[in-house]
Amino acid sequence: MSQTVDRALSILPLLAQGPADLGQVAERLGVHKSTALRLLRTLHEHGLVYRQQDQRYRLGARLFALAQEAVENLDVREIAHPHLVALNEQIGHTIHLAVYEESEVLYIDKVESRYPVRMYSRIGKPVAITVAAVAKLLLADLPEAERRALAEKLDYPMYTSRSIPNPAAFLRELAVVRDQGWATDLGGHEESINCIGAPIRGADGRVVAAMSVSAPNVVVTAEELLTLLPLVRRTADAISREYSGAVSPQ
Amino acid sequence: MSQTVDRALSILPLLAQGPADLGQVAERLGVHKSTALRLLRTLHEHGLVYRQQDQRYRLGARLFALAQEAVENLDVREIAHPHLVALNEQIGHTIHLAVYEESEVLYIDKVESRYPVRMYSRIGKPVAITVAAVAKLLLADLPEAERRALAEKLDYPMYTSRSIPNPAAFLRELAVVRDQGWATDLGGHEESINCIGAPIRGADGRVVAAMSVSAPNVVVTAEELLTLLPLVRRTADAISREYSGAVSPQ
DNA sequence: GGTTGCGTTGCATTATGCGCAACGGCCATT
DNA sequence: AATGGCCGTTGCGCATAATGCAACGCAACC
Repeated sequence: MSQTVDRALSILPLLAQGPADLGQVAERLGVHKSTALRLLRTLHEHGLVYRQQDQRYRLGARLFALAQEAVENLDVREIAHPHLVALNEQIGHTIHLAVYEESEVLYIDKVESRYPVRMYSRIGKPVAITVAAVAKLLLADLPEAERRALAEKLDYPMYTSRSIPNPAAFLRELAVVRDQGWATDLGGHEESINCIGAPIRGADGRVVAAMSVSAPNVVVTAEELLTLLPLVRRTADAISREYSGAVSPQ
Repeated sequence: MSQTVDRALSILPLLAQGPADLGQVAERLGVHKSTALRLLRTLHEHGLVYRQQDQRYRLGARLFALAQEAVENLDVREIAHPHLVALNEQIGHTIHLAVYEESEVLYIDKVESRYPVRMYSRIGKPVAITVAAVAKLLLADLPEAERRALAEKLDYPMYTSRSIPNPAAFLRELAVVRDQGWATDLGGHEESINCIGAPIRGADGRVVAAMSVSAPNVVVTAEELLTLLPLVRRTADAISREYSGAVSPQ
């Protein structure tokens, strides 16, 4: 809508691929060098872009600050965190919390066995949206039309032989997940890792986030992991209640 | 330099403090609502801003993607990582890697005891720049003028009784660090945690990054930790050599 | 020492972003 | 159910502010 801003913001993904000099930026934007210079300077003033010694530009530190503060302010995350830690102390496995946003699934919290650190290591990376338990839970709740459209446009990489191969199979899986109210990923992303997940719902019943428990085959079998399902669902429900309560008290 | 872009980018830190509606954004920017709307729409198209159900805006997921890709592309990090992991396997303690950028110190990698995860948990958060070993190493290498200016404008929070209290003490500490070529933080940030760190240098001898080893008192005393110093410095030097080599081969 | 390639600056043109005012939908209030 | 207020949205004319050009300065390289 705003040409100037649009051009400026287009520089960011461009630099995400690696540092570039003024000429390259101008060329890839399709504008004059002086224009690119002005945009880069503005981005620089805001710390989104950094100029290294060789004069080339790359993404700046403020970007991390923003991403950090953004994740800190997600209220689901804040409410869920103590529950996730508590669950982790009981069962010890890795626990993820994820949300859906504009065709992407995003991890926003993680609790590691006996070590309660918030780790954003996967944030931003393309999540295995076609196989991850949390992704299934989040997508299963989308409106019919949006779900179909998204399923069609996704890629279906075969991480393992058990990965979901195509839109039809994916939509079928989503239907199952939607009906049963929980989801699994049994070796669909990495052969030896299984996950079980449950949805977190807002006051209106819509799925606002999803949590999952992951464990390698060598520690617990898929069957053993499934015995934890009631516990996981109870935790998810507890978070849902608290989250709903916060939005419209009582 | 570019008014439109400047205004648009000013929205990001504003939203970092929490979601806001159109009116609030317009007011805090000092522009008409229609102007704010156009800027927000442009930010939205680029995924930097997300519109939640209650119509309020908050920071968007693409921000994480950018931050993630940015950190992936830091070549020091890439080169250092295997060295850090190797060192971790020897000594087991937590290892940090940090860089300096425009008055900020930024963790860009971390290796946790026996668990080699990249954790960006602290990224963006105000690092304890006046006490952290890595910060001392990075600031000690700044040009005299910049170092003094920075020291003056910093805050000196007293995390513990051993925290560095003021610019004069800080500059003295930096001089020591600069001369000896390594740094410590003995309970200056958290009473029970000690760190030792060493600088990583580019081909021109300038400090491009710093690494540190952290361990709680209860595991090893400060004296025992210091016995690891030669090992840490050797690792840092190995990274320096490889990094220099990559920039100007041989 | 000339030449090429890069970033930078000043300037005239006009496209482009601006604020205004009016519209429309939603919720709350009576 | 009707009404008033609030907030997001739209279209438009005006003037600002962003654009591209051309010339400059500075290195590095031949």
